[in-house]
Order: sequence, then C-alpha cells, then structure tokens
Amino acid sequence: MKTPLQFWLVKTEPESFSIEDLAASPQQTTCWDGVRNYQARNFMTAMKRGDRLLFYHSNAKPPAVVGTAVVVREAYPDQTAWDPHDHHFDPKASPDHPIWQMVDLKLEEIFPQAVPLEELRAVASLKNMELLRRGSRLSVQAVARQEFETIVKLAHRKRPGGKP
DNA sequence: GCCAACGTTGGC
DNA sequence: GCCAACGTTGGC
Repeated sequence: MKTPLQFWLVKTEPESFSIEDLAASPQQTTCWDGVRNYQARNFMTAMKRGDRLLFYHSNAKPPAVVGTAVVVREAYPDQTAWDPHDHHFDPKASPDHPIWQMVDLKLEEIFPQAVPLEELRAVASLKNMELLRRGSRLSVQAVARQEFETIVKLAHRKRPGGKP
C-alpha cells in the first residue's frame, strides 16, 4: 500500500536562500543542507518523494509563507557536515558517520500572494501550527494536510482592494 | 537592537 | 544526571 502524502514546512532566511534562489536553481531543485538540529533532521528522514512543503521566509519583512516545494530525493548524508570550511561543519560527522541528512527539494510554486505570519495567526483553523507556537524555532516542521491546504488557499484568494 | 525561547555544552 | 552558562533563532 502506498504511503499517503505528508506535508511539511521548511524555514529559510531569504538573505541566505530565498524561494527566488530556488526558482533560479538548475531544475529548480536544491539540496536542503545545513540542518543541524536532531528533531528537524528526523523530520527530513521521514520525508518521502512527492511529499509537499510550505516554503517559509524567516527574518524577512514580513516573515511569510511564500510558496511550495516537493520532495524529489529522500534523505541522504549531508556532506557539508564534514567539510571544515563549511559554515555548518560538525567535527563529529564523517563519511562513515554522517549524523546529518538532507533531502532534495524542487520548487512547486511561488505564491501569487505571500501569506504573512500575522495573517496566519488570525486563522482559527491554524492555531495549532508549530510555526505559530511561541518561541518556535524548529526549521523543519510537520504540518497537517488541512493546514497546508488552508495556506495555499489563502495565497490564491482574491482580496478586496487587491491588485486587479 | 532587544529579548524570549530554546538547544547544546561542560563542570561537577 | 543536574543545571548554569552560553550561543542561536527569529519576531518585534
């Protein structure tokens, strides 16, 4: 039996890697390297090809969900972990003991309208989202299908007084 | 720039 | 195994 699709959210600072950078990448695909948090890593190893992700810009003005992506390659060792010149170097990692994993993500869509954090907070059906939890810092999160779909809908909604 | 929240480190 | 110190995240 096929496993059902799962839904996720990944955070990135647009100054370091934005959704526009993803769109400009070869095949609009990138490896999601540099994750150095065990809980976030565990979520990445649980990802399956075809799973969909919300793409979130943190430390942005305003912070917002800006689009979606798809998992195109499941977890494999993050070799930047044992590169001493890499910003995310981890001396405990090695090719024999990778510790850290990454996945490949392909752009699905840049939202016609980004959905700012403030707007998410105003939606009752999203109140349990990890992203909205006070002090939430996890850079890879699981989201419910319902939450994913709600946010995609908000991004496509026609707003009164919006652009013609 | 401030600061709350959180994860990690290391002394004991 | 506790916990204080420290570094980082990330909204505001």
